[in-house]
Amino acid sequence: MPDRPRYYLTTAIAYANHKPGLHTLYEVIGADVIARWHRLKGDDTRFLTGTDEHSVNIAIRAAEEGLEPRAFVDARVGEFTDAEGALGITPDRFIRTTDPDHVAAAQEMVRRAFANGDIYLGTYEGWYCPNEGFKANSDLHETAAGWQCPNHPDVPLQWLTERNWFFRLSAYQERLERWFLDNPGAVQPDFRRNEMLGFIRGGLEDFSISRAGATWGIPFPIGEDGQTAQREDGSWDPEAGTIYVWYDALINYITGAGFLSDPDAFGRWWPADLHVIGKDIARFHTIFWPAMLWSAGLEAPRKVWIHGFLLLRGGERMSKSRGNIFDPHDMIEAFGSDGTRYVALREVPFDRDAEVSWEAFVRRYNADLANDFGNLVNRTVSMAGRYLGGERPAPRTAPGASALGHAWSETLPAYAERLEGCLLHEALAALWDFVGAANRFVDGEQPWVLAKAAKAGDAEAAARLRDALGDLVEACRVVGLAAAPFLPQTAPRLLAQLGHSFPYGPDGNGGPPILDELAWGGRAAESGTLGFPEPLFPRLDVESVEG
RNA sequence: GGCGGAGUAGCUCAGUGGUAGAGCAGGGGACUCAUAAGCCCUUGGUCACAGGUUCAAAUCCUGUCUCCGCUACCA
Repeated sequence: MPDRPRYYLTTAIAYANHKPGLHTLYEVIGADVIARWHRLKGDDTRFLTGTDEHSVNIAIRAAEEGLEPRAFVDARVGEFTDAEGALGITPDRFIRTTDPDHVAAAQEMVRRAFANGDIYLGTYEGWYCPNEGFKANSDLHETAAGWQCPNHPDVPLQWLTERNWFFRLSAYQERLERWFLDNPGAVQPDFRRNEMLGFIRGGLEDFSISRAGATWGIPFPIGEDGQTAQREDGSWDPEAGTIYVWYDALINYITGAGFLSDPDAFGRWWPADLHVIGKDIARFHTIFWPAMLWSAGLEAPRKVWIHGFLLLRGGERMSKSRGNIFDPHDMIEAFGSDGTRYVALREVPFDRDAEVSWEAFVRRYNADLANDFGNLVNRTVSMAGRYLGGERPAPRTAPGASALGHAWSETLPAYAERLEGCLLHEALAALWDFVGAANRFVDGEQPWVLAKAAKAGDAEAAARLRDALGDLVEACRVVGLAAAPFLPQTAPRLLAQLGHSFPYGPDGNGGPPILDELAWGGRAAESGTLGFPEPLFPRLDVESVEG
């Protein structure tokens, strides 16, 4: 079997403390589109999503609900996988930081850093909220009475010191800066890259990677004496503490590639081609993570893409704690799974923040999906069926013969380039420019006029009618197929209406290279029977749709 | 405070020296294949403000105002 290009991409793992909102799933939808695109291209693709389940905060939340941490996160994980399923997300593995192979991987990474001399015992100092643990100054309020925890203003903060293991991040400052300079595409978009570069140049401090008191976490594998913290019965010495969540969470990306558990797989999948993450965790992924990998003798990821946030009107940040989230289930009910995927990725540029609103989503759905694209397919299938019978008309494929074919030859490369460059909103814009061209083509050709003339015996009109409708059917085919990563449920239904098959599996695997399929006239030689024109995206009445 | 970015039509944005643009929203029209969709036309802007350079500035320079991002251990 010839080697296919491989493509390994991940999302950030979701913090399993609340049920997921659209602002969390947004990133997963975008990454799923990229994963599907690579599968459709024929790349050997591995896509990882999952949940981050350790930390003191999780244990506190669980206690608030009267649950053991494990039972608490199990429930959260179920909500997350349900939401992913409802949105057509297709991870090749849904990883949990409580998975046994991940626990082993994180502990091995600590051992490797220790063996490399990058971990040492030190003292961590900071404000400590008895209810939440150590807090950064930026998370606290300074009042006349001193510093306060915003969540527990009545509980006095304590200045505590804790004996912790530290990771020697400072040792990697020069190598990190060189990595940024030598690989300008590794951290993107550019303005995020510049921010991270500035942070590096400002000087890097070592950071603590263990938590002494915490019990809900991965046991720290090394004791203060430098020996293993594992006891003869296999249990871990609680005195060694647990691994700080970031030295746990990031490692999921290599666990999911087979680190430790499957060295052959790991050799094939690592380094990852793409980590898709939010701007709030850019530093961990572009600075801490490469250094952690290098310390263990592994390669840094090839690319980290940093997206923005969904904001409410006025720029207010959406967050679980404020409760001002879009519930994905409400959106799926209104727009369907594909409609939700589309409006989220079209309304929010994948490289920056955007304000979103229910009204804007409805407008976008109606304008792009119902009116422009859905109606194009509907009028095309309807006319072709009525004027030409059930046989699918063939497009004009001779060079220069079809204006739409020519337009497509410019649309496709632009679409692919933007998609592979993570500019998903611009990829859709390119595709929809072509949809507009197809709608204008209909009005220019006026097939209904040609049909009357043909019926009256005008052979020239009959030929022109057949050609125009052939081009239009082909335009619908290539757009529907190209949009399949965004609209995975719609694509097969659309192609069926056109009398074409959709030669890919539910996750996009197993078919011919999509770039071959997307050539204008790529299936022109095949005959087919048109299906019934059924609206793909029913228009929504703005008044009747509740947010 | 430091570094970086932004301020252009009601909204979202493109436009880095040569007569202000797109999409959406609003208004009008012709058509009728279609999901009252599509198509055509159109209203709408002292390009944040003030200076400066230039034959010419949204664009280059200086200053001011406003907003935003980053400025390390919640994740």
